[in-house]
Amino acid sequence: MADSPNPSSGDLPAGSGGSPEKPVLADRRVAALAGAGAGARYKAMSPARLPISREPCLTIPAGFSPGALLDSPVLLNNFKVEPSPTTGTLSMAAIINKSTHLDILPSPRDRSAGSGHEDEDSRDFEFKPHLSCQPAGPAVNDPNHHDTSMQNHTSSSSNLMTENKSLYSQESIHQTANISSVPNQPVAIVGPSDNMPADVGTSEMNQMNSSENAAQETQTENIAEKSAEDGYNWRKYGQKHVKGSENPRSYYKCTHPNCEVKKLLERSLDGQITEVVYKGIHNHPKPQPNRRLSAGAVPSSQGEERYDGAAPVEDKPSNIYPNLCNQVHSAGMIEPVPGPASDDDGDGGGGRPYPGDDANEDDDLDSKRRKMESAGIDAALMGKPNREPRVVVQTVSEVDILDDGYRWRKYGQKVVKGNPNPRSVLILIINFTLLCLPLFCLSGILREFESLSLVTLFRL
DNA sequence: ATTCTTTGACCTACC
DNA sequence: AGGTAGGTCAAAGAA
Ligand SMILES: [Zn+2]
Repeated sequence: MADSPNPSSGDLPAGSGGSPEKPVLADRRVAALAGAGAGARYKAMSPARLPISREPCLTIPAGFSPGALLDSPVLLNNFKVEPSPTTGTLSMAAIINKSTHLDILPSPRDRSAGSGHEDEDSRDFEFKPHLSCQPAGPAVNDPNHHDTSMQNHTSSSSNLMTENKSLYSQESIHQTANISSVPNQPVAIVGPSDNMPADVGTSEMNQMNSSENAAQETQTENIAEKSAEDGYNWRKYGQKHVKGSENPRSYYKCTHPNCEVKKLLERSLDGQITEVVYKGIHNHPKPQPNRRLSAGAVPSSQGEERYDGAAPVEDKPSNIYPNLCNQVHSAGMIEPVPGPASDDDGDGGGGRPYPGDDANEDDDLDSKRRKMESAGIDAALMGKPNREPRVVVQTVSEVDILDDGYRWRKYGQKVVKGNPNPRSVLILIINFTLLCLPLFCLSGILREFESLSLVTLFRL
């Protein structure tokens, strides 16, 4: 309303600006219709197969490179967190929840997702902690720090991320965006934004936190450029002025044949990347360096991209992102769709290599985003003069990964002796559908989830 | 010729 | 219902 000063593209009534540049445009409308309307199509199909919220987004603040996350062995995904104590432990969890309610739907994925409310949206999540890029820093996350005791909560949600409580516990449920940290820092995401199966090591995340800006400082503008280069090839398919921001947003799509991953890039007038949002997960490995053509970045640089000093992490399947330096925001989840990701290779390493592929992924990103904005997140972030670039990666949530057709809710967390993982954090998840059952029954249905190792145990 | 970018119009969701 | 915003399409142009 009334604002949008200059739409870089799009919607303005043709009459006004009078830029007859492209007179032709006969009705695309027609074409679109004929084609089944592309635009809408994307969203239209996604919804819902799973009751679970799809759209997890991780927002990684500038400086943070997605690549690290991508490669990391651990699962970080789900950010949809509900305000639960357990999760709450994780400070982050709280952050976002604009929509924190997990819908409790008893529904095995088979079921059509007909129930309307399921879509709700995503619980967006944001980490505000400043993540540092250093790979091996003193992990802040001490198992001990976290509450390891079992906590019961009725409304806790399940997010692995939760462990990162180390992040800022202060963050309250409201996502007050805080981009603290380094001003003007160009995005550091150099890494592959390959949103892999979503696993991000919590440990890494924590580390990042701890080290904080250390790495950030070293980053230079080049980084910004690199952030755009994440190892994948992208095709720009649109650009638009976004309301709360001066910066135009560019839309990119992964050029890989069956890959539906999209990337939104916002750059400030001076060329710095202010925000990067990845939607979806690549269902293919990163293209060879020499073949890559980066998208947000300058075409000329083809193939040169090196993922920044971030260390040699890159192509390892185990690492999800090269480094995390700034903030990370996560938002709902994407679809689990195990499907046949039929795609080529797919070797990603462990279990679910490259999800996605079905194009279901994003559907409600919009709404989510809007909500976020309305919530003031973006506004806050953007409003700041020195806003750090953020990177958002929508990944598959843990739920998705563990998707067994049921929805699970975390209701407790504790340290287990003997647990191979240093962190020893167990997340117990119980199927919603079982809630109605007598306790004695429930006890048998616990699902234990070791967040670090992604090991899941079913006690049936 | 091929590939990528630009950009106004279109579409859908949301308010 | 109408308006707005965000996302997408696809013709046209550029490289
Ligand atoms: Zn891809």
